Amino acid sequence: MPGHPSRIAPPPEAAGLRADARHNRDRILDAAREAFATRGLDVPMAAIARRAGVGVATLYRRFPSRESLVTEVFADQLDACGAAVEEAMADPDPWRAFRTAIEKVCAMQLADRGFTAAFLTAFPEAVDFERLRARAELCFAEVVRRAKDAGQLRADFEPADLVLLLKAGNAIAAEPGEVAAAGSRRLVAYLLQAFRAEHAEPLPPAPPLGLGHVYAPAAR
Amino acid sequence: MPGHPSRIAPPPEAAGLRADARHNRDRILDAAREAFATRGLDVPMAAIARRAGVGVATLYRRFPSRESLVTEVFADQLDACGAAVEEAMADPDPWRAFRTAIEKVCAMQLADRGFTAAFLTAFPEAVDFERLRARAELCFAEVVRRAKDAGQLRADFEPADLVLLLKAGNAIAAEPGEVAAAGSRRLVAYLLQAFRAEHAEPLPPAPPLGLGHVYAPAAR
DNA sequence: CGCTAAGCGGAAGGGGCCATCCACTTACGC
DNA sequence: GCGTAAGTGGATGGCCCCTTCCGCTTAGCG
Repeated sequence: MPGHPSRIAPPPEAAGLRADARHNRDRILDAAREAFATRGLDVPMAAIARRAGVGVATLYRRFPSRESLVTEVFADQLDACGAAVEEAMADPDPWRAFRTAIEKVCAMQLADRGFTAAFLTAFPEAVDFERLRARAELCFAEVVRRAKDAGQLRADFEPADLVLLLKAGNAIAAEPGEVAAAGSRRLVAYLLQAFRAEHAEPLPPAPPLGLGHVYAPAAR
Repeated sequence: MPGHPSRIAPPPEAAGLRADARHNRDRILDAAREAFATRGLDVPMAAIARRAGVGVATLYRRFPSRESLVTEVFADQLDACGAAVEEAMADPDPWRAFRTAIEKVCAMQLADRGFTAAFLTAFPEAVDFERLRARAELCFAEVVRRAKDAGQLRADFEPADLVLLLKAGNAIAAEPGEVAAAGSRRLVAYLLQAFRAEHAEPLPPAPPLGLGHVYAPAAR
């Protein structure tokens, strides 16, 4: 598992742009980031453009589809997410590594309403996305293996359960105000207890979900 | 706790209608029920009308607002939900009563995509709704009390946790196909284990949510 | 400094849904 | 039967969003 090479060059597609265009591109990205975080993934494109102080056309020229915008916006965050999981892996205590990995990711989803949606949504053409997600998935699988080997994580835990947790957490995180934070933390606390090996009682089978296989209805 | 008096007369507002009008009203209700179940609470009104084989105007005349339609459609289901909880209460084993109450409600939400949304959404003017929900809430509180007294449900369980579970479960139930069923069951199984008294480790505080206080952004 | 291609923004076309209005039809009391 | 009020459906206008097009502006090279 390498350090954090993840994102090679910042934005390879912003290279040949004229100076003013590149500037606008950045403003759009900032505006989109903020809009997605507070209002979710389906804010009107026009709202993003207005917030960025550009015309709609500029937005569309730079990012022909909403997905391409989402992809670019969340590349960083996805990267940070992977980094968080890798960082958690450094913890010598396998259970604590597992726990903090989950808690960090959930904290991120709490801070940014669009994040999990983006994370969980399959963007067929977003190659980079896939790669980053695959990396996060690999790291997480490693954390899981260690926690299981140490006898602290129940043996019947499956990666799909993480997706379950993320999707559930996302729903709670979408709640207004206070509820989101308190609810998310509490849900995670409950589930972490349920994941502990000591308490393991038989479970129904896991759904056919993988971080990689996830298909969530793509943000229209 | 009374038997099941709940809904007194079937539809008091369908009384003075002409025969054909009443017939159409029923068709609308059927169509809406099916539409809400499969496509969620925000299907176009026109789709419901078409499915019912009536014009939009008829739909709007009978149910001036979307909410009034939702209210009428889910009154039965909400009633069935209350009945399920009451039935679960009859179980002499407090924990099994608690467990089956939750499982039944979750099964209902799995079967009908609009159900939980309706259940969790505050319809300010839907008095009857409130009354039914209050009844369910009372029964559930009783089940919780018994399970806690028996030392099987953790003492720090709060009613808000049920809402949490419902909202989380709802998100999973909205998944396409196979995932919904398997995921919902598994999530519920995990949470039920976390709710058991034996495993209780400290929890973060519960969010300010009550079945009664719930405010979910009303179906626009 | 001037030319040109790159970049720009607003307007406009298109689609979906909501909610209302109105000219026609029909149940049903007498 | 028949008159009438209740009932009906489709057409309509309003709103919001997406996406494209087009005439104007401007960066930046030579």
